[in-house]
Amino acid sequence: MGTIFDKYCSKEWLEFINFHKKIQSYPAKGIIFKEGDLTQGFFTIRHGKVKVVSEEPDNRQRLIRIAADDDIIGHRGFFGNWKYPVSAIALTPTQVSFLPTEIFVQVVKANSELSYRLIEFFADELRLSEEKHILMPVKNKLAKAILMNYNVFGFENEKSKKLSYTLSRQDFADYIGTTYETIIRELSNLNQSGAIKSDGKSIIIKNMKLLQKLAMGQ
Amino acid sequence: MGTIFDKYCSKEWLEFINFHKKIQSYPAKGIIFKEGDLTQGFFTIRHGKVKVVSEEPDNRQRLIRIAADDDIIGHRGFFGNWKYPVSAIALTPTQVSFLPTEIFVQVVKANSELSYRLIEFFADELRLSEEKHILMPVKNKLAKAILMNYNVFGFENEKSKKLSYTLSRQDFADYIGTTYETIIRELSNLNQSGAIKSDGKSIIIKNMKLLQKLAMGQ
DNA sequence: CGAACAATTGAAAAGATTCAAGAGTTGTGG
DNA sequence: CCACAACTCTTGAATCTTTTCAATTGTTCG
Repeated sequence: MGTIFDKYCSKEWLEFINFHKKIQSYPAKGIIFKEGDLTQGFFTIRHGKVKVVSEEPDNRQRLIRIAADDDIIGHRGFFGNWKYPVSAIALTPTQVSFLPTEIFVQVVKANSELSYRLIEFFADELRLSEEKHILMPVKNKLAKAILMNYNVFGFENEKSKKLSYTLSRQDFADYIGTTYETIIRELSNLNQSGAIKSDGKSIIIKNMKLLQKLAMGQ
Repeated sequence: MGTIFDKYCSKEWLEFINFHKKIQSYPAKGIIFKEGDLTQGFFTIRHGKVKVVSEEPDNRQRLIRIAADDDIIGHRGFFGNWKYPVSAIALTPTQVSFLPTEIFVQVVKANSELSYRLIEFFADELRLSEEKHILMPVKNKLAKAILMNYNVFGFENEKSKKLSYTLSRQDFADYIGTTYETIIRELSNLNQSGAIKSDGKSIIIKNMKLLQKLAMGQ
C-alpha cells in the first residue's frame, strides 16, 4: 500500500517530499483543480473519493476517471503545456497531499526507480484509455462502468455487495458518453437480467460473473 | 529531427544502441509485430508508413495510430504484462530499427533525460487517446481523422495538397469506430461542402480552415 | 485479362437521443 | 420540524443517426 512516492523514493527524498507537501481538505463537490489552470502541482489522495472530468465543446461533461485513497491525480497537467487538461472534483469529503510542480520534477529527475514506475503508470493509463475505445452497446459499457465503480470504490461491506459509493446516473452517462435517460433504461435492463439490483441511487452487484461477461462485450 | 534516442542519449549510449540494433524490412501489409506476442523489443521507423491496430472481440479491427519516419512503435508492449497489446502493420514498404527489450530497458534506466522524455511521450499519447473520447458526429470525427492523416503522412507535394498516402475507407472506419459505408457517405458530404476533394482513393485538402473547424466539433 | 479487393448507393431496421411530463429524495430556511 | 425548492430519477413517444444488408460499379495487381 501507500502512494507511488512511498514505494519508490529513498528515505531522504521522502523526507524532502514530506517537508514540502501540503495537506488540503475539500468538501463533497469541492474543486481540487480546474481544467485550464496552470499546473501548480501534483496530488495524492489521503482519503476520499474524487472524479476527474473534462468540459466538452458542447458544454457536456466527460468523466475521465475516478480515484480513491492513495491514488494520484493531476499528473495529466505535467509534461505538456503545463495546464491541467481536466478538472478534479471531490465526490465525498476528501483530504489530499499537494506537492508543488518544481518539487515533483526535482524528485522525479533524481529518482530513476520512480521515473521508471511513472512511465509504467502512464503506460497503464494509456492502456485503460485505449480500452474505452472498444465499441460496445451501452448495456455492455455500463456493465464495465459499474465494475470500474466497484474496482475503485469497493463495497460498503463484503456481505451487502452494495457499492460503497455509487456514481450518479449522470456520472455514468458522462463516463460512457451517453445520456442519463439511456443509463436509466439500461440499468433497469441489468436489473431484469439479475446482474445487479439498483436500490434507489445505490447499486448492489448480484451476479459478478454475468457483469464481467457483459463488460467483456459478450 | 531523429528518433528519441538520437536526441536524448549520450554518444556512448548511442554507440551501444547502434551496436545492438537490427535493421529490418517489411513489404506493404507486412506484420512488424503481432498483438499477443511477447514483447521482443522496441522499434523506430527508419522510413515507411505503419498502422497500429488492435483486434476487437467481435473481430472488428480498431486503428489505434499511424506512424511514419522517426516515430517509435512497440512501446505499448513495455511496462505491463510484456505482451504487445496491438499489432503493427506496414502500409508501404518500411524499414525499421529493432532494439531488443533488455537493451532498451538498460538504456532507459541509465539515461534519466531519456526516461523523463519517455514519460512526456506517454503523457502525450494519453492526451491524444483521451481526445478521441470526445463525442462528435461522424462527419467531425472524419475531419479530424483526415487531419491526422495529413499530420503524420503529409502532402505528396505542397502544391497539389494531395495526401502522400491516404488511408483506406476501412482504415478510417476502424479509426473512428464506424462502418466504411458511413465513411463513404460522410466523405461525399465533405466533398460537397468543399472541405476536400476525394479523387478515387486519394484525398486532396481543399479548405484546411474548414476542416480544422469541423475537427474541433464546430 | 480476370480475380480479388475497394468504393458506392439505396432501403429497411436498430439503437440511442431528445423532448416532455411526472415521481421520488434531499437539504435548507422559516 | 415541516414546507418548499432543487435536484435526481423514471417512463413514454417521436425523431434522428448510424448500421446492416444487398446489389453494383470501379480499381489494381499478378
